[in-house]
Amino acid sequence: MPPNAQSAPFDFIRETVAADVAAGRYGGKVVTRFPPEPNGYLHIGHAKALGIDFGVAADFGGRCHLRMDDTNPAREEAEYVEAIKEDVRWLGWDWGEHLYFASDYFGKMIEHAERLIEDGRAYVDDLTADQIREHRGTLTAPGRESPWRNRSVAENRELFRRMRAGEFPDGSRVLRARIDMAHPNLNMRDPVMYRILHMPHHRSGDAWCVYPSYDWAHGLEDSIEGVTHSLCDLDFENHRPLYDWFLDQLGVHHPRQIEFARLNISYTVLSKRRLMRLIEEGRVTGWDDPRLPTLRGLRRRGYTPASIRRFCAEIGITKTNSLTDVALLEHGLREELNLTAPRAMAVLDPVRLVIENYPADREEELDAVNNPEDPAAGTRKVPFCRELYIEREDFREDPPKKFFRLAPGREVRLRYAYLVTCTGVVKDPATGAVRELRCTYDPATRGGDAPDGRKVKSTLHWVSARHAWAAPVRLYDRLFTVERPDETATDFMDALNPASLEERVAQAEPGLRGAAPGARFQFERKGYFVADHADSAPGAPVFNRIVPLRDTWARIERAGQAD
RNA sequence: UGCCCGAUGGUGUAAUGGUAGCACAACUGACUCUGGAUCAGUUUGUCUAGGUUCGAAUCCUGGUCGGGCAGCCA
Repeated sequence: MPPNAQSAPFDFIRETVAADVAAGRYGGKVVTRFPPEPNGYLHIGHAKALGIDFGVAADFGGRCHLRMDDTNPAREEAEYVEAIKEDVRWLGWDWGEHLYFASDYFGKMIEHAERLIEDGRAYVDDLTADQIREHRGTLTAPGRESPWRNRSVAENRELFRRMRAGEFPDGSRVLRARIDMAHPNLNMRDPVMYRILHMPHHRSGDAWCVYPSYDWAHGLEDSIEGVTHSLCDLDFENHRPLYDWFLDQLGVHHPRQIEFARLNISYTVLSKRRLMRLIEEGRVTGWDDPRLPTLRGLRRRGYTPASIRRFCAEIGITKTNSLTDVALLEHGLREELNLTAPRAMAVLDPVRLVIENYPADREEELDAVNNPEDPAAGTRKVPFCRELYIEREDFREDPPKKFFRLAPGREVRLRYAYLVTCTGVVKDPATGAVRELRCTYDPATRGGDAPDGRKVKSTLHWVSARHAWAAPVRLYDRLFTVERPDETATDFMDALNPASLEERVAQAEPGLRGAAPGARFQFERKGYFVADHADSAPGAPVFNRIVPLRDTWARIERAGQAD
């Protein structure tokens, strides 16, 4: 059952599937598949497809297969197979027993191809790749038939046998379907079914030297597995007539192909080619760089599987090319983490604050709430002493109008601690930079409340200088500075955000030292962070900023309303 | 000058001949020991011209605009 069956309307795919089920087509069964080519890592665009493939199957009580579409040994590697399985599992999808490989069907595909040859619907062509292209015609002009198009069945049968036997070099001949060289859809102009490739395959080894092309293979893969609904992206819309033609010729089980628009997200790129370039040119550290929209990147960044699945459900399914605002992804993540992430205090850009009337040798522990959204999360103790760190940006010597934070003579609250009043600023005589802030505290305000009921306009986070530890943090920002890097006039690499990664050493509260890899926190007033699972060591976590908190002050300042 | 597909606020979508709704974003205000969260509210939309109809985002026709297609990639 759809989780939101009452409120949410069916998308056009579910409507079609529902109609097929109601009509008893395919015996009322629903079988889908997710068919990645194992030649790269999955990204959030695949997460959308995964959500559709597995989601539709689940909604109709059917099943979804995970199928490696490994028909091209030149591009694929076993390494990716495991990575893909891991990423799909991480997202929370379960293919059960149904893990398949297109390469396992090579034998059956050959048998089907031989039938087409016998029926006069396929022929061996001796033309070169260039000649085939030339014969194909253009978008507006019909193609020309190959001189080899009318070979006898016997000759085709024999030539194809010899192709498979390895008697011909790569590229010397292909097997083509015999359809219509004048067809208005170029995909129907005698498409290539098999090419010769003397190359070992990651699974079938040296068993084959001819490999099937996508159009020939894909429908058969679906058919063999009993898939009922073959869901794919818009790129394959023009291929559907061919998908249907092959299956009709063979008279085998014939799934229905339905296309939907692929995902695009602002401020990033999702094409395998472009992701590859970012990695190869060293602009990011690898497939799991936290700035990348790869599933591995998002995982390392700290995104939760639930937030990604939620996002994929929220964006809907249509045939319209669109660009989804990355803010929607971030919003879902914040919504989840606000409820679940324990709070902690860490100062990202520390400046020393000395409380002049607090005894130098005194220390105390104050109670801090772990998660105001979740009482069950309890409280913790945070140490306090005469010398603290606060954020440099939380002090202004000459505060603009709407700046509520610390300034000379102004009183603010230190979260869960005391009200303090700024009494002085110590500056570097040479540069004028603020070196240290001097304050006094009101002992009667322990815990943060004033007995006389007086209010302060601001509450700051802080850490005890004596107890804090130096925590490496990475502040990630969007990888590109423009919404559509793909459409950069010159090269998308020119739109890279030079500040997509800022590494800092924060001063963090002691408890954070024990953060387990993968543990997520809200650093109060700053954002959500995760202990990096690759670079953290026991007792020495490294934090990645997942997403900053909504920052109203920054917006006011940016709008120039501060003065 | 071929074939296929698409067009609803800034963005993503819903409405399946009957009040154009939701989410994000933006903006107001309230509240707040996170300028977070929460709460209340505001702004912004059916590409166009005809037609059918009591009634059209929806159906029909023409146009406009946008996307895709000429791998022995998938």
